[in-house]
Amino acid sequence: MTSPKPSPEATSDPTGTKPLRADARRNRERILAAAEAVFAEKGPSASTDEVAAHAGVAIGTVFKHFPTKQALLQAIMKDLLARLTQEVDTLATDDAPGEALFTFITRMVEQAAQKRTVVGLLAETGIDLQVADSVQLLREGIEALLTRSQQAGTVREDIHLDEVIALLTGLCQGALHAGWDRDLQRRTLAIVFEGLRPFEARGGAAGTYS
Amino acid sequence: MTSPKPSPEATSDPTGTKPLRADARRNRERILAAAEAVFAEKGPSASTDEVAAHAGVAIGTVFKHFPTKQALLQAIMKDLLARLTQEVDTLATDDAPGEALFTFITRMVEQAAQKRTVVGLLAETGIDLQVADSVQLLREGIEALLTRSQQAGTVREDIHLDEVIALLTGLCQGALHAGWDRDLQRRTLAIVFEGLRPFEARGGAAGTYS
Amino acid sequence: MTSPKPSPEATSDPTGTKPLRADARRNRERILAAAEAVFAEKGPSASTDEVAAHAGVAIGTVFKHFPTKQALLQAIMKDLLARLTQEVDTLATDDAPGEALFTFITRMVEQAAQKRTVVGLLAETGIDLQVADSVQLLREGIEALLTRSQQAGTVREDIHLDEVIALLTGLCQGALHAGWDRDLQRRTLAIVFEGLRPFEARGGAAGTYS
Amino acid sequence: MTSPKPSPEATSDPTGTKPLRADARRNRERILAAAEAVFAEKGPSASTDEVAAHAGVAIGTVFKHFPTKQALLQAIMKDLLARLTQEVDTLATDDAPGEALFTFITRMVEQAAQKRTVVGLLAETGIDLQVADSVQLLREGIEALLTRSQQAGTVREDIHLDEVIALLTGLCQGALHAGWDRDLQRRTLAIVFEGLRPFEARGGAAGTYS
DNA sequence: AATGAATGAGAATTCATTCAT
DNA sequence: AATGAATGAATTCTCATTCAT
Repeated sequence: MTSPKPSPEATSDPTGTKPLRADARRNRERILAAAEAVFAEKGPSASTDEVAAHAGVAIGTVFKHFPTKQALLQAIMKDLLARLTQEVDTLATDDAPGEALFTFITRMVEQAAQKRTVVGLLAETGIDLQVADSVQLLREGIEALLTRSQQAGTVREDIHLDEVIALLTGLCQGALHAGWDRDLQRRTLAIVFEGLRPFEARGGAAGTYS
Repeated sequence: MTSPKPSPEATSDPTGTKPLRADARRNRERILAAAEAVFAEKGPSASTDEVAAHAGVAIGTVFKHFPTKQALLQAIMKDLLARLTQEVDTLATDDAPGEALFTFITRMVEQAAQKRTVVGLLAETGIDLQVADSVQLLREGIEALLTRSQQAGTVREDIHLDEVIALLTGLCQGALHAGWDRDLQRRTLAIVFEGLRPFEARGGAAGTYS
Repeated sequence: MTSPKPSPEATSDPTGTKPLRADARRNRERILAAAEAVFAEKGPSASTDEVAAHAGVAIGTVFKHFPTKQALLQAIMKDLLARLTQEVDTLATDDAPGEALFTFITRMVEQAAQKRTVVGLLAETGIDLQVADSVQLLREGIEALLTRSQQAGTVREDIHLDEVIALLTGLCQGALHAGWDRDLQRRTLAIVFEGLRPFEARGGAAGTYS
Repeated sequence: MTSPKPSPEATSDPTGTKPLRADARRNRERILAAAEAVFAEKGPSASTDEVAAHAGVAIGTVFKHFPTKQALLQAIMKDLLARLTQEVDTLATDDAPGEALFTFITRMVEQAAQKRTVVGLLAETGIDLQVADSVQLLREGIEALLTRSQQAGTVREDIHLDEVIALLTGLCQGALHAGWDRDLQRRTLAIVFEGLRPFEARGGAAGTYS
């Protein structure tokens, strides 16, 4: 429904199996939402039973939609990655090209502190197979942000996408597990942003370190 | 104290519970080593059975030495933290005060890429209970490194211990889960180090970014 | 869906948790019956596995219905106490008010010789928690019998409920563990009944001692 | 090997295997005492380890003296039965022949309230095999008390040993598990004693019922 | 004889997954 | 399609018993 373009489904599997019945689709959504909530709170070792209860469906229904727990976890990942990609794309069209990357990183770290999911899943599940293409999309979005920042002169030219993602991942993990408070998070990010800026741009707004 | 092998007991706690019999101590070491290896590979949810098998002892022996799985995990943590603290202290007496902190961070991140343990444990177990003081010791060691770096002028004065540890944690987590290769790791750290340096010291040896 | 039979559920708790599905109810009954049998024979330390096997279900099913072993034991207790209370109430409306108490005691002791359960459970479990009110109901039933016997003049006026229950408990325990035969049981009870009667009623039918 | 007297050891096994070394005998006693204490407090399911700790010896030593846990339990039983027999015999030579049986029963019930052992063991272990002869000795002692009471006219002539023991067992079990207080115990016993007395002796001192 | 470390068969409990209703 | 009961392998932990020191 929400797919803006029918798209000859070769690109990235738009859930692509079959047009589900209305109630089935509704259940699918509820299960996904419940799973995200439950796993966010209790970590990926929470039981599928609990997810079912939280979604208000029977356990069988969960397994009907997601034949294994792995599949459910991956679905959450995809979902999340898609949302992040969307957010990246939105930021890319913003009017502050020099700050978009910094903003994105900041937002992700903020969310990580609340959601075990993204990070926790990456940890447990690895980035195996199925989600690879979703990840790729996100990478491309981030790359666009990086390029624009470099063109705007707020990020050094010699920095590659890989490092940015490495930093992003690490910072999210750290924020997640160590439970950084707002202030610590801000100061930590400021250091990293400082490291990303070229000499002449040091002390820029996003990197203000007090 | 660069002695390579001053005592075979550098590994675990000299918190004198009781002088174990020779064979008991040997088994204790083997179990700890096995546990570290197994948990490093499979994460902390690996079964105690597997640890026992890897150590070549019966399951009962593992539980005799470490009465709960938690206890085993904590023992590994303590062990590891003790080793890190030792390393910090060694670095602190080195002749390159300006680089000691950078060196330490680099080494930790290198190890994290191999050992799921440190980081994985911190994630699952939290820093509860018994390990709290071990953690404190490590913090103090790192603080000393930080102070010396600041006195040597290689780290900005306005940076606090908390940010350094936050960065350290995040970087370790990232290196661990994402499996950074050598080169990526070096470049990522370089960015962070660059962010830590004062203006006038930028482009220093440890932060060389190619 | 209107149940054609009055109610096949006289056995367990009508404390409306939820109307179980037909097969679930059937299994619940089978498990309860199996548990009663197994614990009766081997005492409450018999394994839950054995109960499952005896009931012809998988171990998981037992734990689905009774989430801990304690819960299973308590369910048996409640069940049994309910049955006894019912029996007490029935006897109370009998036409031989003077003998009802004696009859009840005799029956309980007879059953005890077959069922380790009642008594064994009271021993191991204590009368903790949930069963307390079931016990209370039984006490009240027995008190009614006692009062009626006293009014009928077959039990001394100065005897209290506590002693009756103490005797009942002791006799059941004795019958249970020592495996009294029919005759020994009769003679032993006769002595106790004799002790309960007032002077003028000695040698009554129930107390005939040969 | 060096057994000084082969001794026709048929009567009742006076611990009869071999003359133990002095320290060994001492350990044996300590273990027995510890076992009695531990099992009295925690019931017969207490671990052998705990017994060893309480006795201040190593676990191996316990198994050296008592090759199985069963054997240890039986040894306690024998010990206890021997002590009871001794007590019976002492009472039998007392100057109050009419009350000796009542006194003995009263004492046993009192002790039962404190010691899980006697009764608990009888329950778990059954009276299998090994202790049979010890039991027989006690039976004979009690029979003597019964006979003397009957000759003194305080117990009915038509009462047999079996009923007395049945009552004794039941009362002990009851006292043990139900935790009777002093007063309840007295009133309960009074009822039973009343049932044992002949018509003409009712209301005797031991049976005073208030 | 004593020690106490090691053994390994259970025991209770959980949970992903299947399948009859 | 949905339900939810049943399954049974896996996991943590205990404890009687054995055996090298």
